[in-house]
Amino acid sequence: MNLRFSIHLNDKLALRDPEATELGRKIVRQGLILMHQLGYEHFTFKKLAEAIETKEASIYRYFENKHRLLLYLLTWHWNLMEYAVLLAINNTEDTRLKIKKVVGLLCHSIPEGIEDVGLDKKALRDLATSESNKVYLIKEVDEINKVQLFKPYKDLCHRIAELFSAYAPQYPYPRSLASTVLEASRFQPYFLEHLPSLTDFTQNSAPDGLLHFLETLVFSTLDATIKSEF
Amino acid sequence: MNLRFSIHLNDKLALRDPEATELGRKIVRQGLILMHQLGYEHFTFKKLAEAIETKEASIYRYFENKHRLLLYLLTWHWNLMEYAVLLAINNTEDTRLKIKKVVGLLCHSIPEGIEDVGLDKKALRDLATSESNKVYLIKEVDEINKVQLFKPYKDLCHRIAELFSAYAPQYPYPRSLASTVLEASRFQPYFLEHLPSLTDFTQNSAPDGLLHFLETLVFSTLDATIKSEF
DNA sequence: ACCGTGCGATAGTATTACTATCGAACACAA
DNA sequence: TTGTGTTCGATAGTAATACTATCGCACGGT
Repeated sequence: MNLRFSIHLNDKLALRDPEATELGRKIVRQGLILMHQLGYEHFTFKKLAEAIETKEASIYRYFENKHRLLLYLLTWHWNLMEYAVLLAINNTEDTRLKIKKVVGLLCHSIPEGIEDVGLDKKALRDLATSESNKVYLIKEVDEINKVQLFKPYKDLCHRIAELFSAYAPQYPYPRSLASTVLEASRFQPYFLEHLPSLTDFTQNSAPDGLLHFLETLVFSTLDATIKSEF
Repeated sequence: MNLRFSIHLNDKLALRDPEATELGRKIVRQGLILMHQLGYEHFTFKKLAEAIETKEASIYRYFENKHRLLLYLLTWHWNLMEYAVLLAINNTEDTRLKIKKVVGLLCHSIPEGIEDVGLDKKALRDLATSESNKVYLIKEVDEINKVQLFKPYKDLCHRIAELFSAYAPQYPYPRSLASTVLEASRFQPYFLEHLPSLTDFTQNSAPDGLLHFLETLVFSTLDATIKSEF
């Protein structure tokens, strides 16, 4: 990933580049807000069109359907996260500290000043929390994967897995641990808000509780591997 | 949970008891097969009606909508899992062994002869793998939770969390660990099949690889707590 | 003055997700 | 046997969703 990651979006994401026009930018920015407000299921292009005072058909010129818009928004989120991860670990020597910083990024909101893409970062994170599974838990997953549309998510996962491998080279499941931690960092806050008995946190203790939970999980697992020599 | 758990389904799940009539049983049994085949999004009551040679309106007499049918099916799955968990730990003394057995249950398919409910257990598990998030990752989550419809899932999670607490009383996040392991036991096989680079398994190594991954995760975390006295 | 692009405007279609009503068939009870 | 209730088939209809297609104007650049 390079510094201007914004220009390397997969061209299958959108029918035309939404960042190139005023309407395109409105679709993406307001689409994020509205999809988060209504939830993916209740979100429609018609409602978005009314919100930004345009027509449904105009939105379809940019995105094939709402699933692609969601994927577009999540791609931004994953790219931003990977960028934040790279920034955090580039000026750090100690691998253990790198991992700590990355887990911190997963638990807290994206630090300000990372790169202003004009998207509401909190909304982006919230959207990822509640809707991101819906981009791949569908029958079309293999087709979409074939044209590389999940690459940003995988890249993020691989970056984290690399750190785990660097810290504990003998550990045999770095990628599974990375994807598990990534998923847990979204699920646990969602559970806390809606199904709190599935967690041990309280509204006050989170996100520090979550941070501690994930750090303990990761380091216990990796350290055990180091000690036992597997 | 008692032995005849089948009779204690929440009455808000269905408009009338589908086990009481021939049509109701067909809706549930064929609904499971068809929803798994088509995926939740492409599944409709109209298609199910054609498959079982009845009318759409007749299905609506049993379930408000397809979301409730999914919830009904998953409730069976969770109840079955909890029952299997209870069976597995009741004739075991050692807490560590209990946990091992339960993790085994999460990774492998439900043992035969547990109780024939007439539902295809493999299909039920596959449905849970790919669709179960969709029952709670929606705007209506709080309403549904209010009428206790997620209780079976929570109960299962709590059973597992209790074991963790029994094994490592000082560990502060037994429920979060349980929900994380529960989710991971579904996500990892799904990733293996569709987005394999998010895992470290191969089609051959799974599900033993998954079992080892989760066991290591759980015991490393709990054992670390015991040693460090937190 | 010409040309392409973006977009508004309108229209139309198939499918989805329901809701309502009616009447035949049957089951059981008086 | 007659009444009563329940199930289910059959039909109809509605509002919303998820698109697709076409036309023509306004604009910015060449």
